[in-house]
Amino acid sequence: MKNNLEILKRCGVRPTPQRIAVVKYIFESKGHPDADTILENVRKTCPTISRATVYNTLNLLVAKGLLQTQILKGRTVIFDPNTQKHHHFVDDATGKVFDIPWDTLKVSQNKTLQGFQVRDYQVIMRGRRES
Amino acid sequence: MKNNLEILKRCGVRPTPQRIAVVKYIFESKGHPDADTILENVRKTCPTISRATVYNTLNLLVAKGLLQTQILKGRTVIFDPNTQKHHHFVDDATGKVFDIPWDTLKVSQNKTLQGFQVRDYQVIMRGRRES
DNA sequence: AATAAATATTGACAATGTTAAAAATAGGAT
DNA sequence: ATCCTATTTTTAACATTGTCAATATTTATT
Repeated sequence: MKNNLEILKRCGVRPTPQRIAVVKYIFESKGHPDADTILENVRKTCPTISRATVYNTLNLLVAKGLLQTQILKGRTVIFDPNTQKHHHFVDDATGKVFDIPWDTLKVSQNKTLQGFQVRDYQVIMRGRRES
Repeated sequence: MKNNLEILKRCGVRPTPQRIAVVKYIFESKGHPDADTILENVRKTCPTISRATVYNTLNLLVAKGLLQTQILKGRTVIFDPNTQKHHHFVDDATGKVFDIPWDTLKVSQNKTLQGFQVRDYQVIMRGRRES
């Protein structure tokens, strides 16, 4: 496990206790938490942290490229510490999000997409998670 | 252009003026409007319609399978009158959403997806719309 | 017309996120 | 160490998007 403090320093963000706590939770939970889940959990170790600070920190981390955002369940933003290319699977029953490795799927073009310059893409799958 | 009134009758929904106005806007605009855009535009011909009625109608149409919802730009739900399988392209600059015909792309599996029973999937592309 | 059922409206509420202003904190110069 | 400044955090208000319950209205049935 890499030092969370280092992560912040390396991208030129002052490593305040609040920020360290947020980073620690996100990078150690390895899930796809939304802002409220992050707030709740970070408050266990840093009880005074405010809603606004959590949002500020998350948006900062996104701007620095340490997190990606996704909207996959309902209308709430989730924060994804996996910044490598990957696809997603959303469980119908629970809404839980799973990362699908990039090389699991291959997307090929049958017909040319005239007039569209694709910068990025992903496959979003939905269904039942078994077992 | 199919009769909007018929659309409602055929799926057993009483065709009130409000519902007709909503259906008319969505199926004739052929875009991917969000609820507020729909509300604004429907009010041009049906000025008394309320926010709640628009939402009620939209949710009803979704339940009847006449519309699909997508969340592709920001956190707002858009309503898509195209209920056939298709992919989406989102323009980075404008946020405008384009339908991509299903057979334009082919998604194949390199590795088996153990433990995931896929009910549905789509490719979401982002980039620049040219010309 | 009288009644019952379905629908529309209003206004309050909830969830998620942003913002501005004040308070707290840290870093640097002296 | 102390003061000054810039950054960060907090608080509280606000914005957006959507839902809900109560009331009013319209429609259908008799």
